[in-house]
Amino acid sequence: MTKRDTRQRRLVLDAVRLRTDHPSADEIYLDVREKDNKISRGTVYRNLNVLAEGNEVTHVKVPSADRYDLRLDRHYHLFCISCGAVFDAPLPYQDDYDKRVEAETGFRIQRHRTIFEGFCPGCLAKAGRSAEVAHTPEEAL
Amino acid sequence: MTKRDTRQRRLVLDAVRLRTDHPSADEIYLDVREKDNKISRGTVYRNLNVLAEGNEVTHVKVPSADRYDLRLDRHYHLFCISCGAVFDAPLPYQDDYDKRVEAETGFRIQRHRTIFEGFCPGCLAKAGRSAEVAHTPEEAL
DNA sequence: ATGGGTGCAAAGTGTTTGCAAGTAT
DNA sequence: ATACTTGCAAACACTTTGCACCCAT
Repeated sequence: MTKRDTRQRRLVLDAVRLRTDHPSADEIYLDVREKDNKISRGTVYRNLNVLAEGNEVTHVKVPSADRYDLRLDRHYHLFCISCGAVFDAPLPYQDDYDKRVEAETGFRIQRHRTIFEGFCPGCLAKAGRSAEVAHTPEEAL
Repeated sequence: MTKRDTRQRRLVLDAVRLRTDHPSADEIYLDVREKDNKISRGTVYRNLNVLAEGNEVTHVKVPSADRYDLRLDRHYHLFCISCGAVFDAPLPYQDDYDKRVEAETGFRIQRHRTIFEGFCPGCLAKAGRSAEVAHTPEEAL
């Protein structure tokens, strides 16, 4: 039950580390595929799970498809509900939240995840350009 | 494009309002099915989406299957990573977070979602009972 | 009457898994 | 030698959708 150092696992880890844009499993698959056109989706998905469990990459849970993050410290994320882009949020992780909730609920808390939802600057610009009449980006998009 | 008041939509809304345990779409489907054994899954899923957009129910996004909440005010959730149960968290929604992130990132933030992950009291009890040797509920479960 | 809503079944999407063969330790 | 890993394809779980008919407005 020891974890092995396989060429495929190494390729997946390197691929995650080469990107700062929170890629999905499938995007990682496509990246790795450039270096090894034999590696299978299953292997990439399996390795991403293994690496996330081993805390070598971070699993970011957002709608539609999960993402992977090279950052290992706990932090929050921003999710663009228009284009799906994910960014790191500039707020510190609130450790005390976990303690407070644990004390008040009887849960044994491991962590919390916070996702900010909204429109990224790029999508706001597009919306502004294509619809002067619209009052919200939602209307324009 | 006006929303209609159909028997099916009413049944779905009522079903959500009768539960405080954050049921999944399929659980709502099963509940509604007791009152109307003809209603289809598609209709329930469609109506849950319509009701969530219209802010008549709240969509809670957790791993595996999304849940629905009768509460309409913004609040955080606890998710048991062992049994999948969802509870409301006893912490106030931080409005200022949205403003701060908006100011610092250029995003237009609509809201944020926070999910606490851990083991619920019930699962902790089970784990404690079935494994005195284990040091963490993870080991025991 | 008319355009949203429904039931049904099929199609999606993203991810996991069973199996036989391969390989790190 | 042992047991973790891989590639492949099939299976999965959850959700959405196309279509013809229906019904609230």
